[in-house]
Amino acid sequence: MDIKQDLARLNALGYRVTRQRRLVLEVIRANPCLQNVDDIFTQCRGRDESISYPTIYRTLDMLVEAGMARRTHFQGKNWYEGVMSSHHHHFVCTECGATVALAVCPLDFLKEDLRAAQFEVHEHQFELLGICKDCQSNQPKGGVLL
Amino acid sequence: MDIKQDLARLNALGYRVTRQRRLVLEVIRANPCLQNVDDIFTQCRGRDESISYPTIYRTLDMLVEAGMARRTHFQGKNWYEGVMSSHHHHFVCTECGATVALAVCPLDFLKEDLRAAQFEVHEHQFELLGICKDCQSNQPKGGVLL
DNA sequence: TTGGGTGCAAAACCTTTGCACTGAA
DNA sequence: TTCAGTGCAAAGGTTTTGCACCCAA
Repeated sequence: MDIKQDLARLNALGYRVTRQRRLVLEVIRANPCLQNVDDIFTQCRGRDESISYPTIYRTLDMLVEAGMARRTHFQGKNWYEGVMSSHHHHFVCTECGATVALAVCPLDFLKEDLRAAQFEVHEHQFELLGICKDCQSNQPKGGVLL
Repeated sequence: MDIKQDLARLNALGYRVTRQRRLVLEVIRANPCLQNVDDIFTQCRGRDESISYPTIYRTLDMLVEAGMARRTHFQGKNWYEGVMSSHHHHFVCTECGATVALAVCPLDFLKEDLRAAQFEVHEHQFELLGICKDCQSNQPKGGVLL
């Protein structure tokens, strides 16, 4: 669960451990929420003036490949989160951007049906979009839930 | 459930009924599967040489607004389907593009939790991506399931 | 040393917008 | 007649690619 462990695992998988890769990994692990590429880029840029968008994209692809990040797609953008906990999905507030992890994965309810139908599921995405409790009361908050 | 009924309803909602709108409606209703904008455009273009992408996009937006189409987003694209049956989600084969409707919506399993957490859900997306039975046996098929 | 990784610039892709013209009501 | 709707062209936003240079192993 430590960053150093992940870096060692990257190395073991044949990836080189670079300053940029460590940085992206740190950024997505520092936040329990889904973050889009812009957010990740901005945070990385704040700590490394020279890091570029292509590197962010390539690094995130690699982290997904290596099983250290998860990707989902909504609102026309890719969103990423570090793999720090067990698999889960999110409720995303379209007002303040807060994300809250959901307790269950719908796939759990469908496993039998899929096996029966002989589907081979490689990916699934499930996101809920709406307004969180705080934004409903028209008191926009700055912080992040969860 | 008839196209003419939908056109009349569009009219009643204050939308003008144009050749292009009828065409888009016919195309998404002619296919029970999710279709991306490219597919819809190509089919429309085959029957109306002058129809344009902006019109397709604007019409699909309008149909979603009017409750006659549903939109979902995956693989970096918008996907649409006509509203001909009750709400449902899909399994999409990444090999042949076939889509199969799923019997249940995960939201049904979460209603209580969401109410308890006071989430106000406006949208949700749930798609399964993988390989369908036919493609698993390495015999690519041209047709469309469901 | 060396080839995998990076930054830059540009392209690719999907979607939206501005504007003058058209046609449904 | 009139203004919502259309087509065209162009722009916008996100993601990918090509290539020369750099640096982790």
